[in-house]
Amino acid sequence: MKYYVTTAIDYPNAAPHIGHSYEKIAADTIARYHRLRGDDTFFCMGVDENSQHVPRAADANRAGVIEWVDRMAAAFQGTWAALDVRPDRFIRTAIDTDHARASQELFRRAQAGGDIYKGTYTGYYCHNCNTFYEQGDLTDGKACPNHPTIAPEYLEEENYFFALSRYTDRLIDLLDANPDFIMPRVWGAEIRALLQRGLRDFSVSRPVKSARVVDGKPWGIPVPGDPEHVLYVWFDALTNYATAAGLPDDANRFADWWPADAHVVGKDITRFHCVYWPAMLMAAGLEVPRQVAVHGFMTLEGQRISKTTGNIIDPVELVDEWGADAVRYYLLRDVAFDRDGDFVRANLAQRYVSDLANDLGNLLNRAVSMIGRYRDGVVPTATAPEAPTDAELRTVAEAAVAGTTDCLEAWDFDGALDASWSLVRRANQYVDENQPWKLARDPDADGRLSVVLGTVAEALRLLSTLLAPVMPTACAKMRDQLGLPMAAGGDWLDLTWGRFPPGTKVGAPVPVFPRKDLTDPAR
RNA sequence: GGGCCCAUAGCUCAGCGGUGAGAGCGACUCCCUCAUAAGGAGCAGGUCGCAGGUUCAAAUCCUGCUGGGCCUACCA
Repeated sequence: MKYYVTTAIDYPNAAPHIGHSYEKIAADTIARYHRLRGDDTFFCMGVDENSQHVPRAADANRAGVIEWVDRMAAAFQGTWAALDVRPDRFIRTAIDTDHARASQELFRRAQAGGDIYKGTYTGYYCHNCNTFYEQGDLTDGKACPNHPTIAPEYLEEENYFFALSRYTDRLIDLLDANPDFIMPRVWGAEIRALLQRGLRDFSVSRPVKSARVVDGKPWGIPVPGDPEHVLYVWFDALTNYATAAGLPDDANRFADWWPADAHVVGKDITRFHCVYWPAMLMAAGLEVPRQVAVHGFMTLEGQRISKTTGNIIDPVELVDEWGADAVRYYLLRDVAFDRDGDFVRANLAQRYVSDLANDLGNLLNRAVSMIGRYRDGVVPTATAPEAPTDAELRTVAEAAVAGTTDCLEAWDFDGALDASWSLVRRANQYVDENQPWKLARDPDADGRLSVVLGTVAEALRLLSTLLAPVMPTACAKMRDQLGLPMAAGGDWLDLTWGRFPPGTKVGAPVPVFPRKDLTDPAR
């Protein structure tokens, strides 16, 4: 099986903040999950550089346009790397020449199919906002919504249009035939309502004369066969998903990887991914993506994240303080995918201490310590019959595997982690119930001690795979201490109880999530 | 204006017609000592937003109200 997943590409107007991070972490987690399942997995991210806003951002920062996009691309990629988000391809829409070819190819195909035509775009342009508005957007029909004293200029532009209106029925059919096309389903209802109101064509180019000139060329991707126009957002941005799959240069690769299995996007761009993009692909005679996964937005300490109010957090700073695994865990555990969530630093600290250090980290630590102390570091293989308490832990483990899997398939990350944690908690209870430290003092309990320690180790083995999509580095450390190789492709399909390799030797017990002294004045 | 979602223990949420309303976290009490001053057990008596209605029976269905959020198309 192949699995191709993408995130939205971000505007490189400013460095990324935690608001951008949730989506990337979620997509990366899904990509890692599919790799563990043994799927041939491809994960694409990128930046959306072609917008005319980007040269303006460069100006505002007194940078050359190319210098600016280079710097921003490095900042984005650096942030994702710090969060252990590892795309296979990072598209830069203004720099990558294969992307320009893909965008033009998609346009040509749609044009050849008769769905591109020249028309006149009319709108009201506010020179202060550098933005077009429609009449209905204007205050009292004449003033700019952001500048009440300014009347935007009425403009007409000759643009290319895409005949979206022809696709209404086919899009409704698409939703009917694929109830999971839009996840979660509440968004499917929104889109359906939109479709039933009927669709309007949209413009897909802008005149070259209004484009910023960079290095002697207009900023943007030229419209094929018409140097007077550059492509406008839809064909120069959404197309990145097809570029990464090989369009148009590598037909074999494209045949293998297209369509995308999932586009992960924020709720603000649902419409573009669930309506515009599938219609564009239909027009070009290409398959539509299998699924669009829509996540909510994040607030920061109860407030909207906004550059202007300054309440932004640099994810790299968080990673420096807590580690990528903890940040990933916190976001996916505390922010439900399908709703808006609130990032609260105190809650991150709480999750770190309670869930990661005390529950999971300490479980590993006490298990590895006891195996080292009582069994010379060799993980015992159970030979004695299974006692009721052993069977109960096994049952919980099997339920945790099933629950974690089901939830990940449904983009329910907090549910997945909750399911895994049911095993963490049960394993800690199991240790207390069986008191291996007492068994170790009882010469007659030697066999029983082996069973208990082997059972705990087995629970940890499963956890080190179950949690690996969310916390790759921590799980690698867990497995190292357990004497196991790093989780590898296909391991997810092998999450069967009782397969701890015989004779495995554990490593030294080192806290994976070191406790932090939160009252340390040095902090 | 039209459409949609949410409001359950201090906090985050599950339950979505039927035994006495649940989980995790926090607080408190107790137990243990293998472990990262970690772990386990007990304990919370919450008008299930408000007001009506349907039903043998409602947090769970219907109506209205209040509060919060979202969609209603070319900034992405």
